[in-house]
Amino acid sequence: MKIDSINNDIYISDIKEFEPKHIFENGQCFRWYKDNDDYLIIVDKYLSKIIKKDDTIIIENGGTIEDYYSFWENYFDFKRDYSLIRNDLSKIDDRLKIACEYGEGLRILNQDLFEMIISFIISANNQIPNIKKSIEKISMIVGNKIGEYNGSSFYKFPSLLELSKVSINDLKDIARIGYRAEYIYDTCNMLLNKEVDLDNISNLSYEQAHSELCKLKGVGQKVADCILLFGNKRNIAFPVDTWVIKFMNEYYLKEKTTNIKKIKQEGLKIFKDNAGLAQQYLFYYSRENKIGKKVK
DNA sequence: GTCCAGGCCAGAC
DNA sequence: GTCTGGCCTGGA
Repeated sequence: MKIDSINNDIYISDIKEFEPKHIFENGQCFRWYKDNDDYLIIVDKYLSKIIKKDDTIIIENGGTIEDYYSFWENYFDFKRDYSLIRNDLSKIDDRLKIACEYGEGLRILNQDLFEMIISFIISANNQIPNIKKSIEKISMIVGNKIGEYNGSSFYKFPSLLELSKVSINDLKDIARIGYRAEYIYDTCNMLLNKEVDLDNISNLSYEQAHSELCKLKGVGQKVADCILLFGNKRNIAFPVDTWVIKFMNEYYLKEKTTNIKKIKQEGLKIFKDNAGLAQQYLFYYSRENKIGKKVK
């Protein structure tokens, strides 16, 4: 890999294991817009376009080399060797091998913990297009504009302090998140009061961190695991959603069950230290190919 | 009009 | 601790 920056655009050449579609359309990230084959993303202080040309990735408006090392390297998880992990996972069984081949170029983004908490509270019992719209609206209500693209304005995701000032009614009427508005309002208050201390989450064990997050309103097992996997570098977080229930029952469980805890235990047993990534490959493969039957 | 989607909560047992 | 019903909303 070679890093350059020209006119505020970052060029990463000789790159492997980077496929924008697999990265942004696997449900881990909500603030992106597809623009032909490129992805316009809103992250941190950046409004950037991710362009793939052969084995070069261009982060348009991504800043200088310093921005690469202070932000993008961690965000895109560039220090991790995904081909090595795919290779290891492929040895587990053929199903996983196919999923790992299909998902080549998928990466787990290291995103902001608070943004993940709010985003995944909104995600519960919801659909991606709606989730994306709601998150954009919330950012718009708070109003920290970071730039324009094709005549549209884009806004930074709010801080805890900023979001806690937004009323439940605005969350319902403008962001259209229904009953989740109260979860977000309560969660913000709990975080402000340090009933759950976000600054300390990284110091806890996975189990402790998971149970801390579950104290938050609107955060259950699945949401907590998404938060930990995408916002706290926890590779063994194994989010069990309807798709995971489907493929785990179809391929991996001896007895059919919808019990989240049992499915998670089994996932960790099979996939071990890379359970989170295994989940992502299998999830992405199953969903894109509509594989798996409803359980019950 | 009906059903459901990348779950959670509260209440019942 | 485990299970069940109800749930805002938008789209098929």
